[in-house]
Order: sequence, then C-alpha cells, then structure tokens
Amino acid sequence: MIQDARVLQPEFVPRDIVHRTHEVNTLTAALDPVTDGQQGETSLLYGPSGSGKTCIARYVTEQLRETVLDINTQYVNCWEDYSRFKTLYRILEGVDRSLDIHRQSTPRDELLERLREYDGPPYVVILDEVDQLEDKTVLYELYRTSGLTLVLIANQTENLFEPLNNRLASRFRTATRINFDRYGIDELVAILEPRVRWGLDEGVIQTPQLELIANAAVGDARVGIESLRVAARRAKHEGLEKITDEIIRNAVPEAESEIKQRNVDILTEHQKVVYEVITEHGEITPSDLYESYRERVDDPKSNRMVRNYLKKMENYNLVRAEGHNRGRKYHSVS
DNA sequence: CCTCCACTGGAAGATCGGGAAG
DNA sequence: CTTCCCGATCTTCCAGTGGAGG
Repeated sequence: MIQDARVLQPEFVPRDIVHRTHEVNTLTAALDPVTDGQQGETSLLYGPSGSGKTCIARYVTEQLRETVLDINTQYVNCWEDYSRFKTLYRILEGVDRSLDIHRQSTPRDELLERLREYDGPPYVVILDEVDQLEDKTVLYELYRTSGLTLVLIANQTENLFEPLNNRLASRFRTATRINFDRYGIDELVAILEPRVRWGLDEGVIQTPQLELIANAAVGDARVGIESLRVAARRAKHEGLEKITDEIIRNAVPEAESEIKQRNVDILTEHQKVVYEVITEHGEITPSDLYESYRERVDDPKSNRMVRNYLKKMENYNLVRAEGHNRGRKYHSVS
C-alpha cells in the first residue's frame, strides 16, 4: 500500500513545481540579487492556508542553494517561535552563531548584535506565519540588518504592519507582494498525483478518487495531502488492495480533525479546560465561560489570562469569537 | 434615542524557573 | 551558597468601545 511515507508528509517539498509558476518566478526575481552576493528584495507571500506559500518559499530557496554555492538559508515558523528571542535565536542558529547562547542570561540585545556582526554570504530567511509574531518590531530590526533577505509569509496582510509606526510600515509595504489563491480541483489533483506515484503502490488509487479528495478539501492542499495519507493508512489497516470511495469519504473529516487535534495537544492543562467548556456548550458568553472554568480547576488563572488563552485558541482555529463588546460569544469550531 | 456596563486588549509590573557569575 | 539577569507567564489596572436594554 504505502511505499514512501515521507512523500505523504505535508512538509515534503517536491522536486518539480508544476503550478504557481508565476509565483515562483516573482519570488525568484525578488531573490535574484542574492546570486551576485547582494541583498535580495524583501518579499511578502500571502493567501489562505494550504495554498502553497510555504512550499513555494522552500522550493525557491532550495533552488537558490543548488545554483548559488555561497548562500545561507533558514526557515523560521513564527507560530512556534513567536517571541522576539526565539525568532532571533532560530535565525542565528541558521548561521551557527547560537552555539554559546544556551544560557538564558545573555544581555538583552546580544542576539541582534551578533546577527548584525554577521558578514558571511547572503542569508535568506523565511519567516512563516509572520502574523503570529507577538512583537512585530523584530521585523523592523531584521529589515535593517544588512545582508539579510526576508521572505515573509502570512495568511492576510490586512493589519500585519499596523503595530509598526507609519514610517517603518511603509517600508514593508514596498515589499514584493505575491498573492496566492486557493487551488482549483484540477490543480489539487495534480499536486496529489506525484505523491501517489512516489508514495503509494501502483494502482491503489485512481484519478476520480483524487478528485473526490480535492473536492472535499476545497482548495486546501494541506487538507488534501493529509486526507490522502489518512486514506492510505486506513486501507492498509483494513488489509485492502485499493483505496475505496468509502474510505475517502471518511478520510477527509478525519484528516481535518487530526489537524485540529494536533493543536489541542499542545495546549496547557488550563487552556484545555477552557477549550472543553466551550466545546461542551457550543456557544457561551465570556462571563459564563470564566465562571465554568473557575469551578473546574484548583487555583484558577485570572480573567485576563483566560482572555489571552482565548486569543491564542482563536489563532489556532480551535474556537471562534463572534460579536463585539457585550455581544461577544465564543463558539466551538465544527 | 441615550446610557450603561460587559467585554476587550494594551501597559506595567510581579513572579517564576533556570542558568551564570561572584 | 547567594545574587543577578534573562525570557516566559501571569496579575493588576484601566481606557476605550459598542451592543443591550431601557
């Protein structure tokens, strides 16, 4: 059934990109100065999740690494490294300058200074989920660091630079903007096909079934690939020769709930309680929510802290907030 | 229409845990 | 050992806001 499970991982970057050629070319052009040892243009990739932003960014930098010998690249997921310190640390890691910063008591600006001292070859840094950075000023600090070329990735660009003051924000608005749309059915099928070819035994799944997946994934490649993986795993588990339509119909919702479950797993105990209260009620007002939370835990956190938890869970797409001020209600996500 | 107040989210400072320096 | 500094987490305080309910 399964030949190479790596190909079915969402992080897998294919050798050839058959779509998004315009996006690839635009990003390649923005990074072109790097091939002459210069600093590239800052670029900003934006669009809905599963539309190929991360994949394209990694693909283009991979290509650069193959054609240009003298270059450093690093991928930073700001969702995981959401603080200024963690982001800077990860970037230093990419040029092996973080070795002796295992200690936490380094002077406040040591990390940024080290980065500015860097005088090696061009350094391309991908900042994924950049809208999740809680201290956006680090963007400006990085922008002003010579030798660094930034590739920013975000879901939407609406309020991204709002926390920066106007003068700084306007600099970022001149970045090369690359818009990603949702994949169409045919495109999604074409993305799944090579993964089927390399990842699965021959003949276990046919094109019409890939269309089923593509339809259900509504343009989200991550959901599509995850669904394919779940379907193959299920078929293998049931000892089937082929992936049936029945399996696919169940695989897509299961893939979606697995993606969600991964986010639930990383919540703290208190956050999980808040999450449980919301899912049990389906819809609840802030005061009722905090009241229930208080009853369920020993040593409850403050109301303000629970609001931070809620914000975080909203970002993780685990809960939905509706209404403003007194009309606010928290919903579970179906 | 107006008023009120539940709710949000920024700011500042306290606390905690951990690692380094004295 | 103590002291100091760090990031991370959390609390306290509060200004601003706009929907509920007269």
